[in-house]
Amino acid sequence: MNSDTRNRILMTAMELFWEKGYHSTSVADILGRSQVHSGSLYHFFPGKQDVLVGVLEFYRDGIREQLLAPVWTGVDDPVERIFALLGGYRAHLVLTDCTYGCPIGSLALEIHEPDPKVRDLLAANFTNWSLAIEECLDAAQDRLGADLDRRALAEFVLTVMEGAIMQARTYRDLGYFDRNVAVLRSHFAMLERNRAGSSVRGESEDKRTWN
Amino acid sequence: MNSDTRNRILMTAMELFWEKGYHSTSVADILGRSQVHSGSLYHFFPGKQDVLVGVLEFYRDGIREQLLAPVWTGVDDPVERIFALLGGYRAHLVLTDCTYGCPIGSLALEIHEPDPKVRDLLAANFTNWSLAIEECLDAAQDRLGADLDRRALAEFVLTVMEGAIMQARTYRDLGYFDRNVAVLRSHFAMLERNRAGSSVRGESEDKRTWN
DNA sequence: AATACTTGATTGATCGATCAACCAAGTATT
DNA sequence: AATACTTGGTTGATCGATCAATCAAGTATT
Repeated sequence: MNSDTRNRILMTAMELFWEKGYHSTSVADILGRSQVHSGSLYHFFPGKQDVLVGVLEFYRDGIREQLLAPVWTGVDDPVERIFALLGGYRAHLVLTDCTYGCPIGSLALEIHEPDPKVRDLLAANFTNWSLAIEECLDAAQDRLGADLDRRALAEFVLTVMEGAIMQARTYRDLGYFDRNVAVLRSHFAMLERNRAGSSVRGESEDKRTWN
Repeated sequence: MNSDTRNRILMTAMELFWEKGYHSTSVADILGRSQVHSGSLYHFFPGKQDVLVGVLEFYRDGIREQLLAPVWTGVDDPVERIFALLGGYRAHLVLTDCTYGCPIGSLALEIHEPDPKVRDLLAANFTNWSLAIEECLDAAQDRLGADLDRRALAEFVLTVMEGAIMQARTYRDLGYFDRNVAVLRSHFAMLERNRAGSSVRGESEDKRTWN
């Protein structure tokens, strides 16, 4: 099992999907940049979509080591870890002149009729990401309040990350990212200040607003 | 100038871009569904991308009447208007079995090398949307605090909308939308409670009934 | 008659995918 | 130890479909 070729395909596809998106990346693009021949690619992958599956699996399996570990070394405070992660995305934006896009978020919005396997992998990437945030929130339970809906807030942090990048990228202006993060900061500050009753409890009391 | 054909092209393209995305929609798709012939389309539009420009201009010019007016009739409270708008998106998710995606957000993440004109229109759509939110925040200035960064919070609301839809759509689960909105609710609740110049501690308020 | 619009066949490029042939390193058989 | 056969991978020409776009000839409108 020569996985060198397979890996080269995967890494190249990862690059290209991030640069140009899934649909705008042709199989020929992948072949050209990875110096792999058509038949070899189809030897390892049944089709283009299975390359995407491989890429998404790679992202999913690398969240801890590739994404979190680099930005969390030296950061012990659980809340600061959350904002250190957001800082990591900010660094990507800086390095790419606000061209960076979250690869998962971009794919999630680009793929309109996702194969179940693809959709599950997108969801799994989101889940692992926000679970990592939730662990931080658990560790900061005493400061944020024990009755806080930590799952909801973890998903909210993911939302802010995705939305902040989306806007910064669209406007090509880091200010949009920073302002979004600043509001999230203020949210945490308020949580810490009056932690006794400001949490998100059940949704039942809010539901009447929607209908 | 027969703009019936032009409009039919525009409306059809709008539908298809929303359903399948920009790249996955072929010119032939637009021609087929709109019952327009190839030459007619290229008579009104230099190319496919210019159809996209037309669609984005249509969205931009219709935000007030098409998007806001329907969900704001009967809602006077400025803060409730914000959540009524989010409720409108929730309704779309319900109607589409959590398949709905914000057309602007999806395009913003799908188009990786945007023509300046396209990018400007995406940005203009975001700007008009968050400006409408900002007006609500201005109107609620007394309740939220005068020193609030209302622009930042308006962009934050946009972020939450986009992120909440992204997650609900990826998971095909409305709960992700609701939890995100609930956290935003709690943010507003905390803002109202801790607003500058008010004696929060003196008030004998029931913490659980802020809405 | 001039302009505006429609018709639909047609272009060349590019798309994802297939295929037979080839090859080197095992493994089994004699 | 020599031979036959399998496995896992590579090569690159080639397929039909589809892509966005073109264009000459037509009809309708003014």
